Amino acid sequence: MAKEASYKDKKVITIGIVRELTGLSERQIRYYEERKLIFPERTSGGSRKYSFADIELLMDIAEKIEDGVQTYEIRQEMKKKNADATKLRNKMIQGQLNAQFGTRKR
Amino acid sequence: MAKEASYKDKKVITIGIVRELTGLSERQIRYYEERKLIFPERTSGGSRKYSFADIELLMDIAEKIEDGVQTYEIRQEMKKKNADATKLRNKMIQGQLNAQFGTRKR
DNA sequence: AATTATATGTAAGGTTTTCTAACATCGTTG
DNA sequence: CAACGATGTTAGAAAACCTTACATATAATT
Repeated sequence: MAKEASYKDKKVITIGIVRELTGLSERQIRYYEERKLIFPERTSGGSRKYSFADIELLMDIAEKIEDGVQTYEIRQEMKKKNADATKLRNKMIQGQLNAQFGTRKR
Repeated sequence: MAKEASYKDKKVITIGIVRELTGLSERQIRYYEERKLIFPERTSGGSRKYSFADIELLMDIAEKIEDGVQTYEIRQEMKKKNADATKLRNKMIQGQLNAQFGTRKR
């Protein structure tokens, strides 16, 4: 169910490094979080921690923003993509179950 | 010649996170640097930045230290391993050149 | 057109994180 | 025992990060 936590997904990068890597301002990075596009973890002291995957996502977001897409729309796209992925995953699991037990959809 | 900079080798992790991930104290992490076992990069302000590869290396180091190996010996092992890898790499390059141009060792 | 929302900058003040240097301790090795 | 090795601790300073608030310039909505 949960994907294996690889280097790519481990949240270990602080916001200053993310700024350097993406070229975005800290203001922008925090704002995209406020708009629910990105979800850093926190240290015990409250500092944000990002993954490489987050950084890639941020760069995608920045590109869309430059193209005039609003954060709200980006959020909708992301929701849809997530929903689709979930649906596909469930379909695949269902397929596995069918193969194993020969259950039938009704 | 230079290996492709993957997630694993990018120096993006600050010392506090390294402490959490390795269980080592910051004192230990800095000391191993002083003993030339590890080579973090620095931010413009002077903070250390480590890679996932560094973290793995630190854990190997810690294990050896626990086994009673001294930092000096670990350093020698590392040097040797590096030298061997370089030698092998050169040998492979030489082989490529021979295959291409039919040069002969003399 | 006026109002509201979006996206970003900037400033202030506070907290967390990191830095270096120094001194202390304790075990090992010569 | 003296020197070295490994680590802890402390202190003070600097860097990095936090939230909140206010400002501004477009863009969307009414």
